[in-house]
Amino acid sequence: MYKKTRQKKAIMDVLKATSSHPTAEWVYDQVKKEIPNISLGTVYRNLKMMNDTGEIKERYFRDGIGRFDARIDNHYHFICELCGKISDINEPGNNNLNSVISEKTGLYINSHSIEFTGLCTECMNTGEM
Amino acid sequence: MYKKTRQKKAIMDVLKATSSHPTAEWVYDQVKKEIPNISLGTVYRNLKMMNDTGEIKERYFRDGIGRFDARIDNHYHFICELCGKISDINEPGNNNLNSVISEKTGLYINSHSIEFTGLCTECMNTGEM
DNA sequence: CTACTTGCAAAATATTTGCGTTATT
DNA sequence: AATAACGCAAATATTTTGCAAGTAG
Repeated sequence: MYKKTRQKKAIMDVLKATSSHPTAEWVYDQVKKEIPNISLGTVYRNLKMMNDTGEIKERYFRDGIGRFDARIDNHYHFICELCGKISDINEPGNNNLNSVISEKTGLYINSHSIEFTGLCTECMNTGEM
Repeated sequence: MYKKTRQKKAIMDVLKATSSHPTAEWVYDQVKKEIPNISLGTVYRNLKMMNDTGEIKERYFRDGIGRFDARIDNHYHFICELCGKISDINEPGNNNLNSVISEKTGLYINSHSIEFTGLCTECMNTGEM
């Protein structure tokens, strides 16, 4: 049986309060504001544990650093190629795609994820072109 | 100006001969068969360089390890959740998706990539369920 | 009390880099 | 001959883990 701890709760709270897909290091910095003596190892340990239980989801984007997401429902992502910001796309996924590709390839497919790339609104307005 | 070397050619040849999306370590092991004293640093340096020039493409999948692909055209991927094998999906991409999501979100989108997850043919036939 | 979790520090992985030497142009 | 690239080893960066002490159930 696994136990509820102040550390785990604080980590979950930080994660739930953001949609920025943060790294373990970032979560660590935030949680330190509430529990100054928490260790980075504890943050990693809890994030991994929560990922294993399915409470959160670890994802890797183009920099290869583990990023953690409190949103565990299937959803698509957008990555700005200028500033690197990762955002959620709040549009329903196309489940039909699984069967279409499954039929064409013969593979058994049960999910898919999509990463869109381009320029976010801020970078589009800032950078003149 | 940058130079052609035996090492770079050997690395490219290894990469072109596979569609397994190998890690730097795997490429290193293969290239060693031809150039036994090549160093891992050289392999990393060349892979990074070739990625920067666009000759190859580095991608990250669910394990967060850099994987290299000689196929640089846009294509979708499939990952078997049992054996972890990564394969290319040889079906044309849906470019329409970019405009659809762009319109709905207001983001400037110029590409997307899709990762399908499920069971590959081998794992489906092997594992009884 | 029991045993899961913590903090700390060391270890393990993956990748990058400085430097003196080698090889391509 | 000039200089990009190499091999080697050390340095970084990210993540995992062993262990003694702390804390939740």
